Amino acid sequence: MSVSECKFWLLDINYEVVEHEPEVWLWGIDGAGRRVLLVDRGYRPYFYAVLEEGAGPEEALRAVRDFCKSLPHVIDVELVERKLFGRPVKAIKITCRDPEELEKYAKKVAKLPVVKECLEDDIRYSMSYMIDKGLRPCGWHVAKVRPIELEPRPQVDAVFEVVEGPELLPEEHELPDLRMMAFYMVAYSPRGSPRPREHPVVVLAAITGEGDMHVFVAEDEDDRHVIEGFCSLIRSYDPDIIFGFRSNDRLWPYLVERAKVLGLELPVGRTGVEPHTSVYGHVSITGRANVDLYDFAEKDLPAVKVKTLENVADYLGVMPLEGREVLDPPDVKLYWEDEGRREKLIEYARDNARCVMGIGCSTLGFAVQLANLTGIPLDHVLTAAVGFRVEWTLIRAARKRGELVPKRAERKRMPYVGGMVLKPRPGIHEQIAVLDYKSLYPSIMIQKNVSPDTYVPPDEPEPPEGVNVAPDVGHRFRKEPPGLYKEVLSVLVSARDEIKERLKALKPDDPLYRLLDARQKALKVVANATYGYAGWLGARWYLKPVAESAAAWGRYTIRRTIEMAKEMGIELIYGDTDSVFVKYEPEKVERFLKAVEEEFGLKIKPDEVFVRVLFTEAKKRYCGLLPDGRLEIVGLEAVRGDWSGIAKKVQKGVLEIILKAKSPREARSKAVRFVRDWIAKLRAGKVPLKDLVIWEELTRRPEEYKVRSAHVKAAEIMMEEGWDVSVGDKIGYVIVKGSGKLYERAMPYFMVDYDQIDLDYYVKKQVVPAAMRVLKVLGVKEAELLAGEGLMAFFG
DNA sequence: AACTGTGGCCGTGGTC
DNA sequence: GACCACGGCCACAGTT
Repeated sequence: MSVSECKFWLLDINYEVVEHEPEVWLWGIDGAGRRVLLVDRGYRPYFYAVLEEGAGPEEALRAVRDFCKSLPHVIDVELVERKLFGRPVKAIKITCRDPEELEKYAKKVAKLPVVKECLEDDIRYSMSYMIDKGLRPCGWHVAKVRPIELEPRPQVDAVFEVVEGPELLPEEHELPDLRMMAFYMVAYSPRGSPRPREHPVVVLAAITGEGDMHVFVAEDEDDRHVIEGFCSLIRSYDPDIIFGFRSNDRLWPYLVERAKVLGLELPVGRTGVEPHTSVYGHVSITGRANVDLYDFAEKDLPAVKVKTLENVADYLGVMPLEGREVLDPPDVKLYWEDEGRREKLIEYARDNARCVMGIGCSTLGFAVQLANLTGIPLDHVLTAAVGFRVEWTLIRAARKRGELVPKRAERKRMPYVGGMVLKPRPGIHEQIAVLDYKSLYPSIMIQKNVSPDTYVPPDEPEPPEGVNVAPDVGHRFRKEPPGLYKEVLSVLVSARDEIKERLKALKPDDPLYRLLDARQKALKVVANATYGYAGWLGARWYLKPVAESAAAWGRYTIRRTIEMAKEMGIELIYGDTDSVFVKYEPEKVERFLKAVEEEFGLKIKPDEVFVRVLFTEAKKRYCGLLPDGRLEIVGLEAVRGDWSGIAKKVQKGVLEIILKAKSPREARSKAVRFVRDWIAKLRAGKVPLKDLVIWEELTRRPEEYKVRSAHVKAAEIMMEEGWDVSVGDKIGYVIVKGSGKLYERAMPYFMVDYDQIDLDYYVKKQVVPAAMRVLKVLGVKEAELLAGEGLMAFFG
């Protein structure tokens, strides 16, 4: 047997169980760019039985051993020392052959009188494997291997069995040459949403990383060769990564179902299997990474309010919306049925496939780094909720320090007090510096050792090493040893600092810069979510006092910061959680920053200096003018998704006029004129329908709402017309003329003619309120905006 | 993932 | 019966 060394980049992982014997399949790309499959048959799953307090360990071990004789796949039972929430516990580690039996066995063992509970039977086998062996998705590894044959032969250049290792090569970060593919598809239905049982996939466009476009078009309604063609393209091009947009919840399920209806196979995986649903509602394609970019948009692009492919592409600079024709749901039918317009539909699909590839390319770096950091495989990592990204990072650290992984539990919601927000001083202020504490909550959790395993409950005596006591709430955390959260957060924070240092020496167009910047962002995302994780009911390491104390220390810090500013004669305008807005007097502020850092041992940095900033009486809403002329709009209607485009546009214009004007007097009349002009245009029907659409999310099924509202009504109308509407969708509606409640006049925007629209609503309930929010600060009265309106309404 | 905060609209109950 | 005040529902944004 020839044993050789294989260096590979880990793309995907799955496992197979053959006659109760598990094997891990590692799909990778080796140093020479060959696709390889490594089969590891040497790892066995296990779980722990934690002993009851009173139980004698040896006697418990005997009892468990005896019992395990009735479980055919148990291969080892041993007594071990572990920790649970920081306390030493005796546990019995039970190693099995078949990972599929693990949970069943654990349930039985948990019933023994000497056993308190069983843990870690709920950690997926392949995850457990990677963690124990120190492997990381999207990382380079090396293993001693020997070639083997598998039947049927998977679609790779070589198959090996692992003899020794694999071992992570932690310093290697560059990506291998990945083969990428992106696709977009259009299904046709004569009425409403297409259903795979009845309606064909009429256009499917797929593009490769090299830019080769392949388009499959149905012949009339026969889409067999569309699906066959796409499938054989995947098999011949053999992509490592397949990008899609809504591919997890829509495209793949549609294709799978459609193939079934047509009696076709869909062997797109590298083992020739069909796509199959996996954890987190994700679709797995064995041996490849199926990446749904909608998941990325949903979680990591809050700035995009309505997350359509076109909007995301526009936001990321992949393809500007301006000049593009974007199809509304009913347009597919119109375009497909009209021979003259079919070509346009095909072109649209091509453009959208390009969009998907473009978004994929700009996202991949981040996804790769996030996968590598959290240990969640590339095809899952964007799908996994923020809480799970944190949790897998914690699980890795926990296993290393012998800390058992707690089970998820049913818990009752217990709200607690969060950050402190100051009342702003309304008006326009000049030269305002924003001072921000650098990752305040993570820093506090590190500094005070706030962690579920360092918490000292009220009924326990103070430990000899001493405790940190949280202000307001009085929770205590032992000073030593470092808790799980502290350990993880310290690594994340210092890794990020280090990267930021390295970034300074690089140019933004350097590939290394982009790689490190992506990693830096991934580190930030996970570190910042750790506080929220601690207060999440679904967290394995949930502990309300942890979240509550971090928030309490945060409030204390900002409170003291404000006092110090006052003492130093610094004018304070506003503050929120970890930031203060102060009058910018360079020397004073400089001294202040030093004093604050010294006082708390926390870093505070001047974020930006606004030339001018406008506050209303409302908290969390303001607009600042930056030295380079850009506006930073926070919280106001102009940056909200649930206001019409016209209201947002007018408010933005007003802000621009007011903040950039030389004198407020000049600004006032100019802004009023600006608003009145737009109202006139609106009345005259010169504002396009797209700018009148209001988007709101359907957060539950329509019948579950306690009160009627416009977007729910619009959603119901869509459903009556045969359109699929699901929870989480953004519903775009407009208000039409008529009588009755507002919600009774809401219609899906693509089902109305322009002359049905109630323009008066848009003037009085959209444009005027949005403009007034800002203009009120200058003393403008509503009547000034509507003066002459009565006449306009009659004769306009 | 948590909490803080704004603001629109609905629906109820009181007053004129 | 019209109007208004107010509490509750709901969505969203912003901070971590």
